[in-house]
Amino acid sequence: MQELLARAISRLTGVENPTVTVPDLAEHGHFATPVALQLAKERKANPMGIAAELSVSLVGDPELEGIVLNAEVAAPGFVNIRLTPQAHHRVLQEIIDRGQQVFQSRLGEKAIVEYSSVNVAKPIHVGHLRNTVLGASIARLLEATGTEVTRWNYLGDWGTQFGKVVVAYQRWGNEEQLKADPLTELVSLYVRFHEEAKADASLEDEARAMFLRLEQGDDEVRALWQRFRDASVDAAMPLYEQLGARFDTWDGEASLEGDLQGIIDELSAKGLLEESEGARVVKLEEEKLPVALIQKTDGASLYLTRDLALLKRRLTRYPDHRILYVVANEQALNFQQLFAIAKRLGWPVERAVHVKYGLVLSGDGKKLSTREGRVVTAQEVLDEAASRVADIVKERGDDIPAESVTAIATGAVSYALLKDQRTSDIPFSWERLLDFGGDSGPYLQYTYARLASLIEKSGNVSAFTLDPLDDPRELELIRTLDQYAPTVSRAAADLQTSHVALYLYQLASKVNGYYQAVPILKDEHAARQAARVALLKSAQQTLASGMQLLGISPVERV
RNA sequence: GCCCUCGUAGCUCAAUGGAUAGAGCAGGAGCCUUCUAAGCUCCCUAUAAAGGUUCGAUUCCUUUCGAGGGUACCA
Repeated sequence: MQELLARAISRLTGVENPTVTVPDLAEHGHFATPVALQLAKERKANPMGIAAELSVSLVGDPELEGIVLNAEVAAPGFVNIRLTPQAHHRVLQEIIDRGQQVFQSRLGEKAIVEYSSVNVAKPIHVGHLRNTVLGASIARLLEATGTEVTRWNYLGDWGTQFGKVVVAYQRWGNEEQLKADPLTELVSLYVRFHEEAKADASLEDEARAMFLRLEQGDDEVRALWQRFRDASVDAAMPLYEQLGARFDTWDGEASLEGDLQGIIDELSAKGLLEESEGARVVKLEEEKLPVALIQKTDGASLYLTRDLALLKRRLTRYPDHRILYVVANEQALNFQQLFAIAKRLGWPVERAVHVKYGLVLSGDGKKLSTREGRVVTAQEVLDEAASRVADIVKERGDDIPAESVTAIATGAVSYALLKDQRTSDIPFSWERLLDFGGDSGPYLQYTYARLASLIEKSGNVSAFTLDPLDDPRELELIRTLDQYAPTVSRAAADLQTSHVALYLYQLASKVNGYYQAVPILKDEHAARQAARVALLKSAQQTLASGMQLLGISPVERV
């Protein structure tokens, strides 16, 4: 409807993409446009006059016959538009017939979405949980709007950290433990390394030397690397399954080993590489960025070196893809440097974008640290959520399948991580993640299940007409359903899951308000009852569709 | 110092440059012999500061203050 009005206003005023808003106040109509205010200046005319003109032509427009009920002018120059019930019925009928049609605005586009990117031999903590949930959802949003997506888990399976784990393993490793519970053992080795390194600084040098051995192809170290990597990936799989995250590629940092010399050579050939303090760097003074370290004094590579190689590989092998890096805000500088160097090398780097998001901080507002040994793991969060959901179900004396408990719990955590604007830091709190009331995942599940139950009880109504729908709440609900497609499009364009979350909450809230106030199955008019059920069926499907975009599996009963 | 985020109600967050800044939690008052009370209805409280651009600024620009992160051999 909004789109239709925008086109008409554009045709009538000559403004290209006229602003059409959904006003907060009911007395401001169903839709409003401030175009008259915008036009007043360039036409040097009174905005009220322009608004009056527009309102007359909207009401009299033959193409809007039967659609626009009225168009009122409001100071200082708004035009407030109300649509007829028939226009609403038409929109709902369309949604019923064809389902929610999200604009394929990005049809034919392709994108790589790099997300999750867990580190081998490190715990998957709540920060990774945010990344994974966010990346998976962004990938779905893009697909929903027509983009072909390649999901890429860029494993952190290389670097000095690996040297640390190997050193720790050789000194204090427990073979039994490693076999029984590989990840836990690897993580405790990593933590122990940092504890011991506080007293003995030479351990850090030893770790760097160990990584260099790995990079130079030492067989023994290589075998350990493979073993640790496999164990870490295996350990992550159940989590990915639970979150509905999947990947087309698992190529990690190690896979770039063979490309690194080429990058060094290319930088050299372009005269960008300089010696500094025994290391090799690229100076980025023009870009006003700090010096970028490309190769360490001992010749080993760095994260940035490998990122350059990765970018080059992607630009070459995926010549028509956008490249989205779903990576935390703390790495902003790294990406600025990466893109700056790539630009200097003449690579088509405008296809790449750092989709940054805020950190999950510890309860006291500081960064979570694996090194300090105390982080909350992703699985702990999900397990705790499941146990809390199970408690609530039990308290109510209910009994629902275990899969439903898991779905509600996982959905609660996902929603909590996706409803905020992604750039904000979020302090970790159980309260936030295990929020089961109000603006939450379980609220959506509850609403969905309520509708499912109601629709099931209504039996199958085959023939119906939407004409009886005339309650303002019903018409408002229809307009909300109509907003689904543009909301998803906007979310995909902005790479913001929060738009979808906010929409779903509002939809659910309106559904619940309607449900409470208006009898459905108890409606004495059979025809109106059928129309109401049809409306709610549509709401249920829309809810389900949006929930799935956020990685929440709707359950029929809560 | 410089760079990246951010600063809105007691707390956690919303608001494609639009009208009277919305929610949730917490607090207070109601609603289950009626379609799922994880629900519904009502009440209470806010844009860090100062300039600028604009018909209109929470949003854009500048400065100040405050928080978190980053700032060459971690990722």
